[in-house]
Amino acid sequence: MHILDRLPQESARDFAFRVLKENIVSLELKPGTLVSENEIAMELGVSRTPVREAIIDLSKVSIIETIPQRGSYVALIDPKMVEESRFLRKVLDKAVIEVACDFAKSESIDALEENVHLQEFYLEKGAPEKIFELDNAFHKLIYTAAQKDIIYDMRSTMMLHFDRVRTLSVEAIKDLKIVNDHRGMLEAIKNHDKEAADTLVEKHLNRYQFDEYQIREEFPEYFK
Amino acid sequence: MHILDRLPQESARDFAFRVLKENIVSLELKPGTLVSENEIAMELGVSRTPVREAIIDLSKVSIIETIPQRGSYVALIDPKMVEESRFLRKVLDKAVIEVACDFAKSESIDALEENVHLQEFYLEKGAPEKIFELDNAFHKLIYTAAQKDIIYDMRSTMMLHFDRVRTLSVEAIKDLKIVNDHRGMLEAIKNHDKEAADTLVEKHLNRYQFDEYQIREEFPEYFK
DNA sequence: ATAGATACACTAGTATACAAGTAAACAAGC
DNA sequence: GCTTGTTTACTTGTATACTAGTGTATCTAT
Repeated sequence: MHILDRLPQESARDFAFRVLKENIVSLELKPGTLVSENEIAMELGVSRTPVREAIIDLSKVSIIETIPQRGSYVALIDPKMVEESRFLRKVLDKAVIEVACDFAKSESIDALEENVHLQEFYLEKGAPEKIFELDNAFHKLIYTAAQKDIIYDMRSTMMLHFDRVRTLSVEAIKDLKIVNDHRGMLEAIKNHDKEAADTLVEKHLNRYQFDEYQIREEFPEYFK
Repeated sequence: MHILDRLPQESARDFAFRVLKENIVSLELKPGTLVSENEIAMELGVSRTPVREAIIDLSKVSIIETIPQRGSYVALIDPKMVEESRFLRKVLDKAVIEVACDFAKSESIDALEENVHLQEFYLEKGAPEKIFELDNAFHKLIYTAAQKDIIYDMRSTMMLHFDRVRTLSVEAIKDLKIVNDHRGMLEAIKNHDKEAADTLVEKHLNRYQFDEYQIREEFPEYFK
């Protein structure tokens, strides 16, 4: 497992959660792997308790599956769950961006503006890592603009199913298109144009249409 | 606090979670109350650990708020959160019932049919308690029919904000109307009529349009 | 009487100890 | 070889011990 640095003032629980999440999405922890509370605790240099609490959180969305008295395992990729997370994202993103179109305040717009500007900057410069970060932040900003922050947290945790498959997907999504989509969404919000926003969200999500059959061929042992 | 009976084979954590949930929704635990891990543990006859884990779960959706080294408090009723939970329910219920309209299998329909039948039976008989239970089960069945079970779990936890206000609402919602709505939804699913289903969900949710201003007048100390 | 220092009683966060169950390895007997 | 019983080494679930921070009440000095 890849151990990250513990952030200042980060609780042991948050730390464990963050590390586990990263490793699951990046497939550093492969589907089916036993996630032993003791082992992880040793690796992270904390006790079992916070690790256990993090694992419980991840079990809530079935990305880790715990069998009492036997062990906790990184869930195999379950197409049903991937679909369920994709569905959640589509439904929520659409509904939330519509709210943002109606009610986004100028501070929110400004924050989005800065974010997209930076995306364009790093696109020019060629820094996909930065764009990835800004991408996540962008969507969070929309939820904040619509005052739907708790819902965003749910969405994030659930998205692990989706993101993990995205990691496996061979076809890289072009940053150019992503950034353009974001610019479009921002403009739609500024223009209070719900229809345009909706269309863009749909199109945006469709870019992540990975070929499940092909991925399954290549990594059959990861699937349920 | 009202202590429920521990179910056979129920883990201490699930037990604590269930008891806390019930007491928060029923307002037995009033908004603002200190929820001491130690105290609850004593009352339930379990140790701090499972109680703590349950509290963490509830903190995830901000129905309990934990201040490090100070205490965990039942959250005051925050109109923003009530709105966020109502929003989540509306958006998800609509999207999910549409899926059910398209893909519900006959076993799911049968289960829904039995449920609604029982609702009608107990309506005749006059057993609002039973109807309340069947109501919850009905909505869960729709999510199951659409294969969106994890999403349903999210919805449930988030609904605590909503349900708590419902408890305060003086105006009783007529069971007759509720049961009729459910019958309507079932028929819509059977007829694959997404538009009808959508309209019904919207109408159904609108029945729970409590007068926030009035409630706030009556229980100002519960509000944020 | 009031301001400030201090002791105390509480909290959550974390670490560790113990209980109970599972599964696999292994040995004994047929 | 095959079954069966037992040991052993793991796991999670729960209980308890310890740490460190917070607010309050109380005592003291002015």
